[in-house]
Amino acid sequence: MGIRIKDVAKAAGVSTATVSRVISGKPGVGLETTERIKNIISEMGYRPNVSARGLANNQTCNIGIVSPRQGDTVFGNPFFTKIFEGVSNVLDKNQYNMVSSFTYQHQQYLLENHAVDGILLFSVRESDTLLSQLKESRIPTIVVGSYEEEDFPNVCPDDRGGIYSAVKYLISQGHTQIELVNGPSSAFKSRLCKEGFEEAMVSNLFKRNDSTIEVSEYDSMASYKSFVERIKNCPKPLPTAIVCASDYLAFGVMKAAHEFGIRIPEDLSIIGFGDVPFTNFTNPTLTTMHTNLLKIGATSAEMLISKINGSKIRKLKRIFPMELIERQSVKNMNLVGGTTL
Amino acid sequence: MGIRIKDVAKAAGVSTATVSRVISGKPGVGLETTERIKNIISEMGYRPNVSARGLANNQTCNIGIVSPRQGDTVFGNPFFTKIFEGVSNVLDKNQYNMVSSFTYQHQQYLLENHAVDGILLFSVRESDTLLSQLKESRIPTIVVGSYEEEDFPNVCPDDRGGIYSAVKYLISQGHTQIELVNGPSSAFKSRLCKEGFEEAMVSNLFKRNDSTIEVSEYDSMASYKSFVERIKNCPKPLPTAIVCASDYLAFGVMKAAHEFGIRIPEDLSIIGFGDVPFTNFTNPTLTTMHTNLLKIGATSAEMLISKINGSKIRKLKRIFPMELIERQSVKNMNLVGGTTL
DNA sequence: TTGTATGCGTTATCAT
DNA sequence: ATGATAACGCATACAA
Repeated sequence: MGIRIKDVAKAAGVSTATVSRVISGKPGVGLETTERIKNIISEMGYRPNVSARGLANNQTCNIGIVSPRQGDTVFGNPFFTKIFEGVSNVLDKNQYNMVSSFTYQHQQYLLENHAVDGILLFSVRESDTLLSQLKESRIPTIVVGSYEEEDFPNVCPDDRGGIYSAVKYLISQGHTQIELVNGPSSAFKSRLCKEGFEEAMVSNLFKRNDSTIEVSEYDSMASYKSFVERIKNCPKPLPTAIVCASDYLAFGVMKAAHEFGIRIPEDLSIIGFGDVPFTNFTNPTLTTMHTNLLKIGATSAEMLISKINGSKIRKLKRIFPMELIERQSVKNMNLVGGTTL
Repeated sequence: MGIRIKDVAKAAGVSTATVSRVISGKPGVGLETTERIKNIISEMGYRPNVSARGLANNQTCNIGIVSPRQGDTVFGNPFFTKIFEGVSNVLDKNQYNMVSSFTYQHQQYLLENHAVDGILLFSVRESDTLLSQLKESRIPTIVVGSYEEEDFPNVCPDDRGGIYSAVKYLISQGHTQIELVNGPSSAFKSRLCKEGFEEAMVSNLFKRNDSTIEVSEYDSMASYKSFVERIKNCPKPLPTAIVCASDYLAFGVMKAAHEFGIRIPEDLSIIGFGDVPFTNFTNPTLTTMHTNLLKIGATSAEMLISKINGSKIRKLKRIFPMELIERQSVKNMNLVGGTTL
């Protein structure tokens, strides 16, 4: 094959041990020797063999990016992929590979073969068997995205606070009839969103009603179908505003509204969640809640690397705030009739 | 650590060589012995060590999914992620990891360290230095997506034919003023799209004009800006229909049109390219060209595995057809005034 | 059909 | 500060 550490050692007139020390930046090598070896390494174009190093160190240099949800829900979703970008930035610096794993089959492979030094776990739900398997295994793991248990370190956007802010904003715009379009309650995220919604409603002394639509998945088409039912079958009149637990849910609602001639925002205001790029390209553009996904990704990766290196993690939970991005899908009810109240 | 091959051998009363043969499915082991060893393996929960195996075999079990384009353009794009899903399906079966690589830094690492057994190369352009580096290296590589060279096997959608069909369709709907909104000419895909466009136009004996807008990237916002300029500055009147080289470009055009009060499809017909999920959620929904991305992904992965295993690849180029998905963004000009021509 | 022995490239322990 | 050498876990050439 290529050049081995032995070749470098011979060329430098030293032992492989010394070369190894230089490569790993371990102490105990003279300054001059170090310099000489470094030069020879770059001259010869020597590169360490990942497998051999892994065998000796019992490590793989692979980080698993795993989600028990099927591909599309996660992989094609800018919300996640933006996080991945942040992850990639710090993993690259630390010479780790990002190994994507989105199928049950591959996840079992990962677990059984210790093919990975650590795992970033996305969009996990209580019922996922992977969760308990991971707990049994000793693989360092960080959960990314809303999570309610204490067993793994967790970094996530402030879903509860985000929805709370969204509702507050709608109220400030004069809305009193507000409904939540939420994801499945099996998801931690949905539960936090619901909490945020109810807190905001209660704190404003509105008559508390169960005005939540639970969509079976965080998927635009599922949301569309649910909202069509809402329009057609429900005896209750439509509210003046809808908060959605994700932009994707909002897209479905907008499509349904459009088909029934319900104008946005004139007849119905909508606010999304996540600030996915498409929110700029709907008609009207979608007002939504934004958070720093790049930073969430970077932080997750940093925490994982710390954990792999055996450092104690000081903050087991890192929550990133969400902020409002005003666009066109919310009407200010205070301005009705041209008068400002 | 865990259980090694030696432990299995001891428990089975055989040598490690025999166990190894069983694991790798190599011939030369008695049927009964094979059975016994297999049982012991699953009883003890033995799993081979990936690094050790890699060291002995000079392989990594990693496949690189690499794109020289920045994260968002590829990773957050359902067009690619759907392909990845297809890739993942066959890689999983063959016990390979999918290693994502979207930064220059990491790609250099991959090349230098042979951290990967093969590469699936996405959205590459002639000018990418990675291309020449890959040619020098002996890493098996398949290019996925339109490509015009012969140096690597290639699997791609039929961009040229797809655009051709799109234009044909517009013509069948009575359009004669048609323009192409294309990606940057530095991309192979853009060149093929342009060819398909011109072939279709010429073959219909329209007066040939250079009615192509070249957008700097396959990005909705860039497309939006370009089309706003087109509307504002260009002396030429708008055509009756626009073909876009990607759905994303189409979204930008739609946004621009909407802002200027240009109705789709009444005033302007638009056809996209790729059939990304969001095409169902624009208003109006986007007529577009579809192809089997799952299959493109699976085929790419299969070809790569063949190449890694040293098999000769019979067809160096696999082109997948595209088909029309009719939705709401194209007007039938033959039906103007309620009369069918 | 099965076993023995050696190599794969690196790191780490223990000398010196 | 540096070197010799034994792991690390598996595959395989060769021997039996």
